[in-house]
Amino acid sequence: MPVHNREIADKFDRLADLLEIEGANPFRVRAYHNAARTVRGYPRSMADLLDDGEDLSELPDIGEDLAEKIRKLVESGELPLLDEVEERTPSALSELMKIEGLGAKRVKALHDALEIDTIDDLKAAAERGDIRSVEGFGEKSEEKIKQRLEKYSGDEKRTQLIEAEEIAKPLVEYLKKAEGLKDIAIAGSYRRRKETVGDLDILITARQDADIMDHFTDYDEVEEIVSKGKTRSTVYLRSGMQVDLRVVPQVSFGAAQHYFTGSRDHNIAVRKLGIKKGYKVNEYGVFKGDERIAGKTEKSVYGKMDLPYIEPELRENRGELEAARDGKLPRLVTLDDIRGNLHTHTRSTDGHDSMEKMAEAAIGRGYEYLAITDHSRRLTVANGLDAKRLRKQLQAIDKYNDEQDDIRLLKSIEVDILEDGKLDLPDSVLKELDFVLCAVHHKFDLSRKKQTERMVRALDNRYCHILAHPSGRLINEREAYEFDLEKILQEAADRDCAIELNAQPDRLDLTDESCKMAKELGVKISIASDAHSVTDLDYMRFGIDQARRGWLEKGDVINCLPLKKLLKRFGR
DNA sequence: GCCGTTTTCGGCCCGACTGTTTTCAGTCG
Repeated sequence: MPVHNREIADKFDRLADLLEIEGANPFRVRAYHNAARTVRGYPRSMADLLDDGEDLSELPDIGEDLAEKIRKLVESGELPLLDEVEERTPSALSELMKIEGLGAKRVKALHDALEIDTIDDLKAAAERGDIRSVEGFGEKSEEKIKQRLEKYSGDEKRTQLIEAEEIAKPLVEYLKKAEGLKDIAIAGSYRRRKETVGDLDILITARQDADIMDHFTDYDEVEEIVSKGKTRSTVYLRSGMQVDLRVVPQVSFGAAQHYFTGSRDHNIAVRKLGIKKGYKVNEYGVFKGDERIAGKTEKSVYGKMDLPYIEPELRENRGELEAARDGKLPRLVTLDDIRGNLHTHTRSTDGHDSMEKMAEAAIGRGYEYLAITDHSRRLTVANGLDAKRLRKQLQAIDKYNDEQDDIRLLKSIEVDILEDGKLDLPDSVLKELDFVLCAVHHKFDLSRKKQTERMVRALDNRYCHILAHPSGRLINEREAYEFDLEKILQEAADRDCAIELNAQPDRLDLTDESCKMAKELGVKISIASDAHSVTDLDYMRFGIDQARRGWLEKGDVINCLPLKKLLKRFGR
């Protein structure tokens, strides 16, 4: 069983926490956290990189020492330094640091004074009222800790973007009613359109005398006020979402937008650029000495760095600053570029609406074409189609196409990839279709090698035009199955088979980084809603968000092609 | 522990809020 990047990252994070509790050099602590971030977010596994003979010390924030530690972790699963530290300092102390308000210093104080090592120890001490007696703590701290422990579950999940929207929109509408408000914007990962959102960052400019903060904390969804100041307040909503509100002067709005949109890594990189030019960059602007030389707009901030405006979706420090400097920023795909949808279901299998209803809805969205891709027979739970029922559907599609000119329905199927890599319907049936969408829906637990071979075999079928939701992951619910994504992308590129970016908000499969990898390998992408109802067609916009985060341009996306060119691509 | 179109040593992003203090450390983003 290969060691996952996540496991390596978790170990580094835990080591960093324990070292911090021990009072180690804070920069050394940060180095381990930084390395953890690099490893956790890296699109390829460390094990793969080592297999390919890559030099891990080339990765950002990984030097000679950590490259060696990773190598050892991959080979033996061991991190001797962590074992050594855990001999001295109880491992569970790092978990205590997850309780809001408890950092390394205070965790150490509790450990030293009350021998608190675990969450349960902390609970008991809080119940007994012992915590207030520890130096640096008081009644309020003890009360806060009690409250936090009640909510603490151990695995804090990030909120899917679509759910975050449902929380953010009414809140913003409410805030807009505040007396004296001028500008309002949501920043953070929400604005970067990341697939999940940790908390909401809302930015406001207002008249000096406005009581924005009171208005904010009066919102009836507010469950708890964490902090409340003149320029910054933090609350928890009943949904569990944390919201940070910041009020900045209008001359700083752009700088603040930039600062609070992040990402953290992007900001640090921009600030370093600023330092090189002799500037200081913070949320109030770009400063030369005491003089503010930019900051009213984000464009002005980038301008002082001699850079063009960079779209929020790109701000992850994944090469966007270098691309901007070299004039090579991508012209990101937009919702308006989309000409049709290549993955939808109807009532014939597990969809909720009829083919005609789906077609009408697609016309309403201005699409030129819509593919009907119901499931194949293997997927019995979805009442998958056999050859006979599929042919009946094909006749209905032909009839529909004959009777109107508003849209072209494409004949297709989401055919199951069987365990041995064969497709669930014979070629003699598949050849009657405009194109074929292939997908894995069962046997997720094959070995990495077998799963990869299975998928390559599917790609070998001359009728496999698009590989749907390639990883099978469900956000917060199911990990991707084990397979070699890079190999699949490479094989797809060789066969000119497209890969789907499934736009369902809980799939978003490919990930942003995988999109970027696909693009670099020359694979074309189909952004598809996988709609099971008329309203699901609107998931397309989440696919666009993800595609933009993956640097995709119109030319990378096959459903930006007009119908004729698309059909030519499919050999029709 | 990482990193370098000024550096292989000496830096490492920086400001707001809270609680427990008597002027600030700790925490967070």
